[in-house]
Amino acid sequence: MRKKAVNSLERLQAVLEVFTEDRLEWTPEELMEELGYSRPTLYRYLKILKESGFLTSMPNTGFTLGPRVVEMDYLLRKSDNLILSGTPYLQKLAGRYECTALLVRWYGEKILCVDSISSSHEAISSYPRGRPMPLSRGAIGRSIVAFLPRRNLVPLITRTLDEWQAAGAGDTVEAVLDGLKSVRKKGYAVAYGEVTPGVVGFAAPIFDAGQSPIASFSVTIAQDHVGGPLAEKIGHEVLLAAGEISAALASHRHRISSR
Amino acid sequence: MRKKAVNSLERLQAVLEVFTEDRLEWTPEELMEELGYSRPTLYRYLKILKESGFLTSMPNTGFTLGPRVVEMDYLLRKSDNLILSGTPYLQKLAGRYECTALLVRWYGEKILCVDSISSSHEAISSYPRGRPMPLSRGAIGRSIVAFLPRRNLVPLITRTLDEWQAAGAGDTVEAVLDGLKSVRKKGYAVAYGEVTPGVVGFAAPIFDAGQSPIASFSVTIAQDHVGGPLAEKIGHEVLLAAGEISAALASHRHRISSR
DNA sequence: GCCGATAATCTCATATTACAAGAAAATGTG
DNA sequence: CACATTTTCTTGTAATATGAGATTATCGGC
Repeated sequence: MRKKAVNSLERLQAVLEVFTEDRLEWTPEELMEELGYSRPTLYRYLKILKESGFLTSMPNTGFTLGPRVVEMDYLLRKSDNLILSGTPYLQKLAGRYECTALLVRWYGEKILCVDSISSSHEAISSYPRGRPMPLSRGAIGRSIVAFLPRRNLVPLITRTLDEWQAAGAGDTVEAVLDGLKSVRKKGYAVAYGEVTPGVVGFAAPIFDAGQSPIASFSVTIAQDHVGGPLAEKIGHEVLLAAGEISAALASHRHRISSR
Repeated sequence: MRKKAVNSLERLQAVLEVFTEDRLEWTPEELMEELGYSRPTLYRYLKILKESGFLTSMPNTGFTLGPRVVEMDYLLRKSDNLILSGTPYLQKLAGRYECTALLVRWYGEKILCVDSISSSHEAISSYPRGRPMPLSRGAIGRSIVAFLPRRNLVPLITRTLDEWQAAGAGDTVEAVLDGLKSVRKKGYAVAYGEVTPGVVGFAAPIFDAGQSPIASFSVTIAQDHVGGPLAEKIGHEVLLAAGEISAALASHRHRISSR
């Protein structure tokens, strides 16, 4: 049984939060056990969530996430300025190289791909849209973390040190911070075969109006496609694209605040 | 200001429900006005929704839907048996004809595309994934409605009669019901240029274990591609696919109930 | 089509917690 | 650095969410 939620909004979220990749389907009985709600309470929640489409169930079946999620995802794709501003650059890079280009958001202590375009054949990405990944894995996370202000960065690394150690980014907080210096210097991060063997990742940070990193623009490409000076060229293009997306986000901000 | 929600779960939904295609971005001030909550209450809600990722905001920007939506959509695609069972048939039909094949769920009084595959070039569908459509538009809605038991069907048509009238499906409830007879007879619905001019839609119902229609399998194809007997052939294939998907759903039910 | 079993909902008294108003803090701006 | 705006924190009060048990609906078997 999990941490008790203190208000009903958190209780609602608690219900939705048990639907994870490890457990996509739940029966009422199982939910009662897991969440610790009484029978009438749980059914009240399920009824509301089902009526609003967040959950569905079929006869003799457990509950799963429902169509409201699909609808909200459609609305998000139409409203998220990161996606709206970034998609043209995904197309551009995917058109120029045989690669997968991604837009990845910083989200809690994780990162999350919110859009990607692939021009590669064997493009069964290990990082599909919507699947959270740890910050410490690969170029994408580093490209964001490296540009956090020190007062946020140090606590974050300290909190998640074991993760960074496991990823081979250094054994102490200082060592991890040291490894991020070169990223800050170049403006983008590179990773050779860190997430997927034989695949190189390039990633540059996208900033919000207040200059804090909120996302990353990334290109992943087969290692044998990027011999010699091409690596630097791609890195530079990724950096440029990320910069232009940041600028686009800032300009949207002005459209809003001046209305 | 909208109808007052009676409990806090409904109030949560009320906040999310104002994010529609017509209005994808809201400021706190606007939300207070629209929802009628006091300032502290609204901010409490926004804080919770933001922390959990349902909403995002950037400095000097209104709120929009957030990354949690993307994550949940990923989980849904992995858990929805309709999608899991139906996707192979989408691929099959899209491979055989130059068309768009869709899986559409019945959802409230609307229908909602939850998956589609297109093999057509000019495939800028007017019916993308996640965008709700009225039940009365086109073959898809009819293919579902036609197979509802009469005790559910009549109230539904009565409730939404104006919609059916606007769609030209008949002026009275009886006339609409009459129009659905042929669908029931053939097992699938056909629409010539109803949603998009020059495009024919074929749609057959998908049933849950209790034999009530819950979704539709559909193929849309350019009108000049389906001369002569081909129309009937496609209709039959759509019907067949829908039947097999229904069977797949039923078999999943048994896997669950016997564990 | 009826019956037994399981699943979902209802009633009601109690206590928790959500609420608004005003004040305080934090944040961003010139 | 000080001002203006936005966001969060207090507090007493009123509302409503909760659980136990009873009741009703639904499903599967015969």
